[in-house]
Amino acid sequence: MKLNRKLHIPLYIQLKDQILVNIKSDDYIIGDMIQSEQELMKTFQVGRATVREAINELVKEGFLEKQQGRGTFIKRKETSLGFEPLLSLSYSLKMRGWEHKNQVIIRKQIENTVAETLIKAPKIFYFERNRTIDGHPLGFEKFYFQPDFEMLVSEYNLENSIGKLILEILKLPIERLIQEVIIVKANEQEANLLKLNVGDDLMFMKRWLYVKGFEGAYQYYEFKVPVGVSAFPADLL
Amino acid sequence: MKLNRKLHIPLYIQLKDQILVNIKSDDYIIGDMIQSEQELMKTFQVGRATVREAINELVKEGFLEKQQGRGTFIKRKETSLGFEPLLSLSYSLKMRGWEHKNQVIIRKQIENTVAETLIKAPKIFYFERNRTIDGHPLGFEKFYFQPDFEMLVSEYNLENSIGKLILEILKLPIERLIQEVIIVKANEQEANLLKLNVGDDLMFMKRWLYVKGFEGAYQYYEFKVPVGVSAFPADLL
DNA sequence: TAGTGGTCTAGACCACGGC
DNA sequence: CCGTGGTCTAGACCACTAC
Repeated sequence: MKLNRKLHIPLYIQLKDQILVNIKSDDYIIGDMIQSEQELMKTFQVGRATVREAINELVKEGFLEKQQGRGTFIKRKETSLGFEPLLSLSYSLKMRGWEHKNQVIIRKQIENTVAETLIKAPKIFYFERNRTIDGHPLGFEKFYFQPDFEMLVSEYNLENSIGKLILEILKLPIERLIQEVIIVKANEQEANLLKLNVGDDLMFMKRWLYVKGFEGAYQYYEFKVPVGVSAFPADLL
Repeated sequence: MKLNRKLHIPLYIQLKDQILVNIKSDDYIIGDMIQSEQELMKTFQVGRATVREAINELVKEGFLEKQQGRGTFIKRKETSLGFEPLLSLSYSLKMRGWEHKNQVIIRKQIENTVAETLIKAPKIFYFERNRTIDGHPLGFEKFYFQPDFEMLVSEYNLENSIGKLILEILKLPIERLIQEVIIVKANEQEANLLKLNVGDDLMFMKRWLYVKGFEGAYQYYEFKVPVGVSAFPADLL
């Protein structure tokens, strides 16, 4: 297989398109390993930098996933515009190249006494998470779910992306999503948790998720994050 | 200036952090050009691949912007979590490495007869845009603004990012944002515009933006996009 | 024309994962 | 141990921008 060096299209773009054709063919399924960098170099008669450039583009676009010491794997065959950017902060952060951690601090069934959830069930599955980047507090979240959700996720680590869980693993059929963001002032507890001063601005996000087959909301979500929080505090550099 | 080669921290990460320190110092302001790749190679005694890796990371994270033939420029000194991912589809698409175009098809003042806008003004500034990726229809948008907005943006090309305009250029003080997404079926007109079949699923997003000093909404926004629209249609490959 | 970033090669050694 | 991707070098030529 050869690429056209007379074209003024960069080799790594041509190679990227070739790889894309391959991974979209029926011969491959999601999770399959693609050719190694060495093999691609031989197959297409190009240098390693070219191969890596092509692969990195496809990783950035979500088609491939690299694992050091193992190989490069097909992550998805079609990239679609969906709920990901709306539902997953992890997704948005990852897109910016930021790694972060979520720590679950509370997890339990509670009585449904929180009217704002709009969930129609006597009991609710509830958990709270702290989010950090490089150990610095980013914000904290409260999740309220239909009680059946606890069963669905019994084997899932709730410190991972909940957006990914809902969209990619459970593939819940979302019918409706409502999101509200307002600016509020930090109270004492919030100021402590997020290492701010009382009265500092917080972005307060509320989200209601409606899933097919459920009356009322399926999930209610709250997230508070300082406005303009720096992901790379000067003292880390 | 030298980097520590005994550390097990990659050189390009060390270099990236060094550049970041420089960017954030008071000697530089946003828009300034940083050292060229050649200069960085000399200054830090590293190869070009290392320099480019470091710079690419910072571009991905939004700190720098490269311009072929000119240089590399400071885009921002602090990266913050804000409304960008919520307000700007362009932003999300760019983060995925996708380039796209917005075409304004209607632009005019209209009577405020659309109750859903929640804008309190007798007249409204209105425009519609078609969004495409590689010439393929992605979705279309309707914008309703407080009439004063038309004056503010008289010199701005409305085919560029409206989210960027609101957040970075006008710096409108957002107080509240409400967003609703539902799944609807495409009607005939929508099917034609988006090259779909009547009855296909559409994501229908509505957004209300409240800005300090304005009673009622400042902006109302509608966006319809096919669910699972492929950004890289097979026939392009 | 000079200087910038964009692309590309051929090579090297390292770190990680699985056998 | 071997094969994978991760990092890095020293060079080359091209494409674009500004003067």
